[in-house]
Amino acid sequence: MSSIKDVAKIARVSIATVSRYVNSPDSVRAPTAKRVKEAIKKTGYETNSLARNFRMGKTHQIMVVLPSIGIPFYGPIVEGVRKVADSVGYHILVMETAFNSVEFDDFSRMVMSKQTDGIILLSTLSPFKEPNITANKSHPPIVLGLESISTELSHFPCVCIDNEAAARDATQYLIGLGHRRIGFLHGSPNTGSELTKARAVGFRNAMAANDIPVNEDWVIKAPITVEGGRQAARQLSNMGSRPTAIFCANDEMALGAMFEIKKAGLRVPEDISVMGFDNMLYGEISDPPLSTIEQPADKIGEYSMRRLLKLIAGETGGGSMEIIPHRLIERQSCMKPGK
Amino acid sequence: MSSIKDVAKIARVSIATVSRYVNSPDSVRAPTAKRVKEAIKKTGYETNSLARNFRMGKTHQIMVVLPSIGIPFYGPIVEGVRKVADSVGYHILVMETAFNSVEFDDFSRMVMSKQTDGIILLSTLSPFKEPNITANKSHPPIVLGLESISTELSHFPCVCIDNEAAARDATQYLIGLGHRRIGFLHGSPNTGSELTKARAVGFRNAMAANDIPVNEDWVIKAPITVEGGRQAARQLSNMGSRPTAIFCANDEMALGAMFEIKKAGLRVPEDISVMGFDNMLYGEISDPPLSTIEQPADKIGEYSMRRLLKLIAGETGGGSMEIIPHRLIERQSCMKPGK
DNA sequence: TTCGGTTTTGTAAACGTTTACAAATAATGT
DNA sequence: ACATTATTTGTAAACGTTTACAAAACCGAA
Repeated sequence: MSSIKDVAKIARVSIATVSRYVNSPDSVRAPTAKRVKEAIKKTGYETNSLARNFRMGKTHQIMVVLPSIGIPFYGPIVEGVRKVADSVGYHILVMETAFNSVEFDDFSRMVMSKQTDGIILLSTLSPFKEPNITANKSHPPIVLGLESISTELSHFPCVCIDNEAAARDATQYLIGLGHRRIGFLHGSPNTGSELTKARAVGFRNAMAANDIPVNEDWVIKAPITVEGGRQAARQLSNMGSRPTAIFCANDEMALGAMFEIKKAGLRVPEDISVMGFDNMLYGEISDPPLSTIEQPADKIGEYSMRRLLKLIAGETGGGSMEIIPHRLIERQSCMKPGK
Repeated sequence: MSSIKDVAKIARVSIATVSRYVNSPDSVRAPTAKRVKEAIKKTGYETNSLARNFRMGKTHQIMVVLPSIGIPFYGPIVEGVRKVADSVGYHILVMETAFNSVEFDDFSRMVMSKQTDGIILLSTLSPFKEPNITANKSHPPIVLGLESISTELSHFPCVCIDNEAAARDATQYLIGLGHRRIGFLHGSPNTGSELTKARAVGFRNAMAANDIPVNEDWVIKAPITVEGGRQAARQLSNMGSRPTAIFCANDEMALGAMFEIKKAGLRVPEDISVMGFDNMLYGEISDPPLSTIEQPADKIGEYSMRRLLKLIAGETGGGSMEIIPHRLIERQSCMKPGK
C-alpha cells in the first residue's frame, strides 16, 4: 500500500507531479514522466480511490437498485444502463433491496451519504418512502425506472411504460378472443408497488369498458414470483367455477401458474388461457410459449441512465415522466375460450 | 451538504464530540447528546461516507462479481452471501463483468484500488488473469465462488462443488438408465472457464469408465445460455444419427435445448432425455421438469462470505479449497432409451 | 546574453472524518 | 472540603488525494 508520496520520493518529484502524471500524463515533461513511471512500477502504486473520491466529492459510480439479483427481467435493463454509462465513463454497481427486507435506515444511509453519484431505482420506493427521502435536504440524483410513484406528484423523473394502458391492452386482447370469465393474478400489495396497482386498474378498466363484471374470487393476490403464481393457480384449479383465461401481473407468476394448471390436468390454452406481462426470456421457451406484454427493457435502462446523467449535470427538471411504448406479443398461451 | 463542523458549531461542542455521538451515542453525556441531536436534525446532517471510508481505510462493503445480472442461478448465491454479510454489518454490492466484455484495466482499477473490503468472484477469472492480479502486490481479499482456476495452484481460496465428479454422476445416471448414445452440450470454451472444462472432463471420464466411445459429433460447443442451448439442439435435431440423451453444461442450455427439441417434433424424454446442471428455478417448472445436478447455491454463497471474512480478518490461509456436496435431482426429463 | 512569455514543477491548503492525547469536568471516598 | 479517580470533552494531527497559486525552468527572439 504505497502512496503517491512514496512514488514522489523515488522519482524525486513532488506529489503534485505524480498526481498530474497519473491524471494527465501529457502535462508533465517526458523525462519527468519517465522517472515517475518507473517509480510507480517499482512501488506497485495504485491510486487510492477512497482518497480520490473523497477529495473530488465524486465517485464516478452510479447505483442501480433492484429487488433481487437473478430475476431475469432485470438483466436487459441493466444492460441498457451500462451501454450509456460506459460511454461516459461511469461504473455501475448493483444493489439489492432483497424485496424490501432492507431497513430504511440502513439502505438510505448507504445510498444517501454520497457513496454514489446517482441512483437508478428499479425497485419500489417503499423501503425508502418518498416523503422521507425528499425531506432529507441532500441526496444524489435519482431516476425511477419501471415504475412511477404516485405518478404526477413525484419529485423524481421516471421512465417506464404506461402500465395501466398495457394491462388494459392485455385484458382487451383476452376479451377480443372471446373470453368473459377472466381472472387476474394480482401482485401482492404489501410491496407497496404502484406498478401492480396500475396493472390492476388497467385490468378493471378494460373489463368495465366491455361491461363484464369481474369475479372477485378470480382476482388473487400473491407474490409476483414463480412461487406466487403457483399458489394462485392451485387455488384457481380447485375452484368449482373457473375462469377461461387469466391475466398475470408478470411473466414469472404466469409461468408458475401455467405449471400448476398443467399439473392439475388442465390444458393451456385449451382450458385456461394465460397472459403474462414483461416478456422475459423464459416465457419465450415455455410450453406453450407465453403471450405477454413486452416492456422494452433495454430502452428503459438506456433512457433512465440518460436522464440520470442530465440530473447529475445539474439539470433540475422535476418529476417529469417518460413513457416508453409497450407491445403485445402474441404467442401460444392464449386462444378462444370454450372449445 | 452540511458537515460535522456545522453541527459542532450549532451544538456548541467540538467536532470530536459530534463524531463520537454519531458513532457511539453512549459515550457522550445526555445533555450534550441532546444538543448534538438537535443540531443534527436542524442541519440535516448526514455523515459523509466518502470521508469516513477514506479516513478509516475501510468501506464495509464487499463486492460480488458475476457475469451478468438476471441469471437466475446467481440469485440464491447472493442471498447466501447476504445472510452472513448482514450478520456482521457488511453491505453487498454487485458488479457485472458483462461476460468478460470489461477491460481488464477498467475492472481491476476499480476493484483493486480499495473501493471494497473484499471480493467474491463468481465470474470466471479470465478478464482478470490471476498472474496479473497476484503480481499486483496489494489487492483486497478475494475468494472464488463456484469455480476454481487451475485448482490446486490458485492463490485464492475457493468454495465450490466438485464439478468433475458431479458431471460424472450426471453422465453415469444416464448410462445407468441404459443410454449409450449420449451427447454433451459443452459450454463454449472462449470464456476460459475452468468450470465448463471440469464438467467436460467428468463427462468423458464417465463414458470411458463404461467403455462407451464418445461421438464427437454430439459434443457441441455453444454459449452456456438459453440461446446457446437452442443453437446446439437445432444442430442435433438435424442430424441423421441422434443421441438418445444429452447432458448439458447448465440448466439454461438444457432448457433452450428442450424447447428446440420439442419444436422439431421430438419428445422429451421419450426421444431424447435431457440432463441439466445447476438446478435453477425454471428447471423445476419446465415441461417436462428438468432432471439436474443441484449446486447448493445458498451454501456456496454463505461459505464464500465466511471465508472472505476470515481473509479480511487477516487470516492468510492460501488457496485452500472447500468442496460443497452436490446432489442429483431426478425429475421427468430423463428416462430409459429406445422406447 | 537578456528579456518576455510559456510551460513545467513545487508548496501548501483543503476535503470531512476519526482518534490519540491532553485538558477539563464530574463522581467517589475519606 | 479535599484528594483521587473516572468520565466526558477539546485539540490537533492524520488519512491520500487534487489543485490554486507561486516559483522555477525552459524557449525564442532581440
